[in-house]
Amino acid sequence: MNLTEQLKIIKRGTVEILTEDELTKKLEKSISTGIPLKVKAGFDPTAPDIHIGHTVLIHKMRQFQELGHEVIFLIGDFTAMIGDPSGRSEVRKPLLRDEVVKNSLTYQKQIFKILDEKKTKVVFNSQWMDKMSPPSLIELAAKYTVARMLERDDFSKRYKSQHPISIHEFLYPLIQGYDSVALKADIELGGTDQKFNLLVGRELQRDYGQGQQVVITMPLLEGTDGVQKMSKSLGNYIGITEPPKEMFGKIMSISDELMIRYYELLSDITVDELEGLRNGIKDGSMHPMELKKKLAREIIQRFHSEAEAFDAQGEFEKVFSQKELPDDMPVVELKWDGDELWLPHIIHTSGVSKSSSEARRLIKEGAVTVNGERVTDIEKKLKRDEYIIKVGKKRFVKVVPQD
RNA sequence: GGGGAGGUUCCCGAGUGGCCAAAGGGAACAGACUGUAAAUCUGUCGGCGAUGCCUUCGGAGGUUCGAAUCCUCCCCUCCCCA
Repeated sequence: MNLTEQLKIIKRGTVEILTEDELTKKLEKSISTGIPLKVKAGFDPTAPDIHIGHTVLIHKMRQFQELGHEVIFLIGDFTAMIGDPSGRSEVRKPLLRDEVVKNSLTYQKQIFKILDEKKTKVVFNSQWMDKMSPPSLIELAAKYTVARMLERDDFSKRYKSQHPISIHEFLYPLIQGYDSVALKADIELGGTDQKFNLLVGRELQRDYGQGQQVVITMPLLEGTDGVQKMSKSLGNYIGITEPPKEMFGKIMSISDELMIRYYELLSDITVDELEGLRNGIKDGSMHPMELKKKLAREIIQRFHSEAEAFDAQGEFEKVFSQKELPDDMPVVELKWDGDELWLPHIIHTSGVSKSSSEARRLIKEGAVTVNGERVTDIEKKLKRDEYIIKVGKKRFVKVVPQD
């Protein structure tokens, strides 16, 4: 593919390319020599599941792959034991080695829902870091100063706000940068929060006498709350291995504004089509709800199947639009000690609320329905029988007497 | 080594002897409304069969009728000086 076309695809959705001139030169050289560029992206196997926020980057990798370049999926199993402090306000707990190994296996399995397994090179940075001798590590550490480290936004913020920074955290950018040296990367992809680390890679490559990598940053996807970046630890994520119905629900609960953003970063629609959506919503010719459903289908189809996507939509419409009962409801067997059981107790023990205190509150709030009838009396007792209990809009349970 | 500041409920962050299960914001949950589990508004947001009782404000003791608030020791973090 020619230069202009490649550039157009590569630039789509990026926040920053450092520098575009260098990228152009590297592409020109690649085209003329037929040697693909080495495109590196690193991932921390800190969570066993990838969420759709990570896929922003993985999609970009696939685009490179489709352009014929060599994509290197780097699993930072060594650095994971440090715990990347990027974008966090405190020291992260280091992971144990066997956790890291287990997580990375899950990782590898999941990324190939987007990337072509045959064309993807998977590497672990422990491959070279385990072998690095203490003198070499000191040599590496000598290449950067504390003042320069403190240029990193989160470090300087933590420093100024009197939050702790441990010495070993400084090793993270250095090792990540050294990975680029070890791999002789031409391009490194990362989230905007990674910018500093990516730039360290450039400088280290220079120090070690190599060509410098081009740095491409992608935006961080906001989580379902629409405020903070998507992360498992914040609980605002949509995991790519989640059941279709759950994914559908989560996607439907995002704000209209966030939906556009998701379209921009996660959808395969073109830039022109995206613009069409924006205008459509503005002039009212397109319905936000319908667009959100379409987005949900596209994402679910990617990680599951088209049939399951439609299935999930059907279930959603049934439960929330038509307010009917879902197909599958958890069934809980309850022991009736006497003739009657106290409703808050039933709600709690059947797992629909965290405590009986919460169950009482929910009843008071009018959130509880027994066999379709709203109950607002917290003293309500139920006789030994089968019941369908609904709490709020999305919590259902069928209770059955235990023999 | 010396001096100073601080560790609060999921998160941020008030509170410096009783009115504190602890302000405010965020997240979350619920109700109303709707175009959807959007937006908006309102309410809830430690536990317990419960107008009371129990556990919680870094940890362990102590003072007091009464402590998140005062004292002692310990753990952890930050700043300044050396």
